[in-house]
Amino acid sequence: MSEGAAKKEERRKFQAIKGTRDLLPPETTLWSRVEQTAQEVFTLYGFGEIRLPIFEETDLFARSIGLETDVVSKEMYTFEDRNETSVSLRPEATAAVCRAYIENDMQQWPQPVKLYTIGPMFRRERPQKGRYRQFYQIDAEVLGGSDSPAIDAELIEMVMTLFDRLGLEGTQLHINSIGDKNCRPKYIELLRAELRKVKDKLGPDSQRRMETNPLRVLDSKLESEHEVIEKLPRISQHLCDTCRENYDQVKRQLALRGIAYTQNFRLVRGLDYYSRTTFEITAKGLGSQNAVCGGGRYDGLMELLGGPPTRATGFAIGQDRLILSLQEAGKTPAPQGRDVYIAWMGEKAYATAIRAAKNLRAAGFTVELPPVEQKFGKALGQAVKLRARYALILGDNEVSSGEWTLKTLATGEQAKFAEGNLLEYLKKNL
RNA sequence: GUGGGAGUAGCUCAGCUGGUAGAGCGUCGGACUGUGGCUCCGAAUGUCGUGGGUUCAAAUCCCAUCUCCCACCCCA
Repeated sequence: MSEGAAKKEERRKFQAIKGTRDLLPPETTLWSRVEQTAQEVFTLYGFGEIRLPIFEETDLFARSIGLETDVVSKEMYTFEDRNETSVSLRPEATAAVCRAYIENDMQQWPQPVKLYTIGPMFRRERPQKGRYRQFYQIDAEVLGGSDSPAIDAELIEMVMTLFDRLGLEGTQLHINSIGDKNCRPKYIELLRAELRKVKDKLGPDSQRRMETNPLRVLDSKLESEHEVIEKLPRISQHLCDTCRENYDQVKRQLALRGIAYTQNFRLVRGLDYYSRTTFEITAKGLGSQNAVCGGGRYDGLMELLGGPPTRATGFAIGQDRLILSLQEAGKTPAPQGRDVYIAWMGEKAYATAIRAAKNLRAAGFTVELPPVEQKFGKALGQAVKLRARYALILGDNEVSSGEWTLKTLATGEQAKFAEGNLLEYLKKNL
């Protein structure tokens, strides 16, 4: 390397990996608010938090999500650990939740076990609006117990309640049933057969999917294919009796809860483990990736992972998209202000200022204490820039008289307080 | 993985058909060492995304490459 090149290398600016980003204040206060609200709402429904590893054995994901899916075949961050086992950054949470259920013998707990988890997931896709390589999901799962449609419906009620509390606008619930291992394979063959008949009317993507994953053809975004797709047989006409009964019950349960939904025969989940009820919630302001929540039932998964036969259903909220939608609707929080800015002058006053800051903070007020002495005018200017409500003025006059000056920045009014009375006043007025 | 658009100061951008950089906002300092959002003055920050080519001369033209944005695929 030449000297010039070395110098350049040295000065190289690091930047976040493609598809990852820094979340900064004040945006992060919105993230916290979303997470806190989720915790509150989920707690009301009896869910407990589970914290999971961010990476797992690759095989766990391969088996649960499906070897042939895009997620597993080309989107995982997979690497070899030093002991030569293949591990992967989690592309979703459900598989790990199931692993934890089995590993911790949760079938011994009162059933069903209701868990939620919040955290980053990783998929190596091309980033676009509402899609990142490190993205965040709020995930909830109901494991064990019965496969009562009431459970699916209550789960949906819970997520709708959360969105409602957050003020998410333009939400739309789409539901579908994709059958189970009895009726779905038969339907897929029927669908494939019908697709072959209209093959020449389909684009290259759909022609490929026709063989690999015929259900996905239904979800095609091409206008030109919609007419053909409308005429294809729908799975709702081909569900087995138990699945149809189940689906009807889910709809009835939603109606009982006053939850509006639209049936969407195009809604087919991409992950192998889903069966019967699937749902998706879309929201405003999201560009082409407009699903803010997706979920469904996956009764067979636990057994597939070596656990006892266990009913299960769950959903994942795309937190990035949820927040994007809130921001598009103008729900961006204001930058954090301060209750009190302490404008102090002189060494003697500084000791008093430190004491004042400590006591004010102990009482729960946000306080800015400038670390170095500033000209008085500048201090007040800083107070305004930091959006402080009050300036506490501490100079020689205040220290010698024991009467502190409190200035209300918005009005310019000032008043004197003895040290003890100041807290009283602020408690009443903040 | 495929396609389209864009990269000039911290931010938003100007820079005509080549003559090696500017504005506004913001930041910091001063006017103004006990009274703030105004005003005025001043300063700092750019290898014009990066590398190469054409040219006496490139932010400007050509090629490559990287990054970001949007869309496809797929998914939250």
